[in-house]
Amino acid sequence: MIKSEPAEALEYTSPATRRPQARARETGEKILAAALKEFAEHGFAGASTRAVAAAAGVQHPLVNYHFKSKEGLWRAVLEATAGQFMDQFQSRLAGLRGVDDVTKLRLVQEDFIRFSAENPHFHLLMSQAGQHPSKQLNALVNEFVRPYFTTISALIRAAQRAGSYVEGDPEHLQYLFIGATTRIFTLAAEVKLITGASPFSAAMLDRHVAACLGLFFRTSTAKPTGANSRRKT
Amino acid sequence: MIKSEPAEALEYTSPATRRPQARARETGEKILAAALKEFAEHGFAGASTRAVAAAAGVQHPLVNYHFKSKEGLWRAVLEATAGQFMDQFQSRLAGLRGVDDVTKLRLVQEDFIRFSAENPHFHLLMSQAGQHPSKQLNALVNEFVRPYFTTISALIRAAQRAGSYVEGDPEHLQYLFIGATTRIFTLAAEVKLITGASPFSAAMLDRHVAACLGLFFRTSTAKPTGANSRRKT
DNA sequence: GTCTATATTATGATAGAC
DNA sequence: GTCTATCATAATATAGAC
Repeated sequence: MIKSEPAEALEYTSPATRRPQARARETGEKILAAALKEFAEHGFAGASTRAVAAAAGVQHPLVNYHFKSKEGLWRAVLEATAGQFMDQFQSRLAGLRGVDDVTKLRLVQEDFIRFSAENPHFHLLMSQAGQHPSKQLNALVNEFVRPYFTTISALIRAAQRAGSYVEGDPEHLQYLFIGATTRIFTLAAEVKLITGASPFSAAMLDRHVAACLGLFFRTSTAKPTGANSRRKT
Repeated sequence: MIKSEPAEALEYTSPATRRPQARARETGEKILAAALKEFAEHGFAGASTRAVAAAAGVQHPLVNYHFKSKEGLWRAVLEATAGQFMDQFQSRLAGLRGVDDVTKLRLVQEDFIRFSAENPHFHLLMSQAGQHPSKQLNALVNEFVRPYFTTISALIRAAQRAGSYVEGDPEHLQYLFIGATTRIFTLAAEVKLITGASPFSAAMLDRHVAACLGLFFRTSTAKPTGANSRRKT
């Protein structure tokens, strides 16, 4: 994250104008990272731009200078978070080119769970955004959620034809999946009290992945429709 | 809700002191109902006591008079919401005395889903409370969550012995169940955009109940351990 | 781009009349 | 118990020097 010695120093094209730009980009990123944390922990209303600035180690007017307003900061955080998820999703998909759909779906769903565990902010932010209608929600849905859902729905349909996935409307099933997989992370404090263990521990996470995938993937009842009902294990 | 003509008028024991008490209780309830809505929609920090008072149709100092502080109001809302759920749960359980455990579990879980649909505030509040450690969370867990989880866990274990329920740790499975069943309600705005249909419509709700129960209940693979592997259908 | 200083508003909470 | 009036604080946002 810290890039204090940029290569521009060698180039010698007016470091007086070049270096500050890098510094500015850096403070923008520091603010964004701090905002991600603050928004996820305290919600949009509960987070103050002053607290964000303090956490980022900068003066508070800088957040409005870089992001126009608190709302602008919120939008930037949402875009960055959703974008980060979509980036890893797309590159993962690209890497799985040629793999059969059932396996692809299984791996992508597992990635989703592990991403959720590593980025607990992710679903807290998405939850806040998805509760009530808003302009930002429309943008978020059109830019990220709908493309993601479309891709996964196609995979689910393929897996259903192969008899390897629970029956039902794919989009509906995705909400069941998302809910089932993320609840222990968004209720982390309660989970800790009830079960005594952190939902983020490695052991718990492996069990969680197995349990979630086990709920939705069925070991091929070999439906009469599909041609290749390949089964794992 | 509106009880403007109480029977005390006949009794004639100083209506000057009796009637005001009823009115006070009524405003307390109006404030509580408004607070439930405001807290669920905007979160603890996002809801203002002034907005609560305005929604309740009373002056703002009255909320602090009746609930001591904003925190006190929050606690009262949590207690009322969790208490309402537990009341219907306990009375339902009492009504099912003598019914076999698998059926009992199935009915109680269905009730949970329908309660969640009818009280969308419920999980939004619980989500907020369960995110971070706090004194209120401890109280909530000890008073409501733990008793509920203990009862359900026992039923799940019985259903598992009968081969009618997915394998796994009962408490862990409950979080999967809660997440799977409630996500479409807490993400109502996003669901509406993605699927085009409200998750609260009667048709959607019935499909949802069937899908959720179908995920967790298995049609008795007749495990060798248990004695009576009774199967439904 | 970054700082100090400040305008403006909203909020939680209370005092005091009725 | 309910109202009006007000205090104290914290927050968003901006102006202006450097």
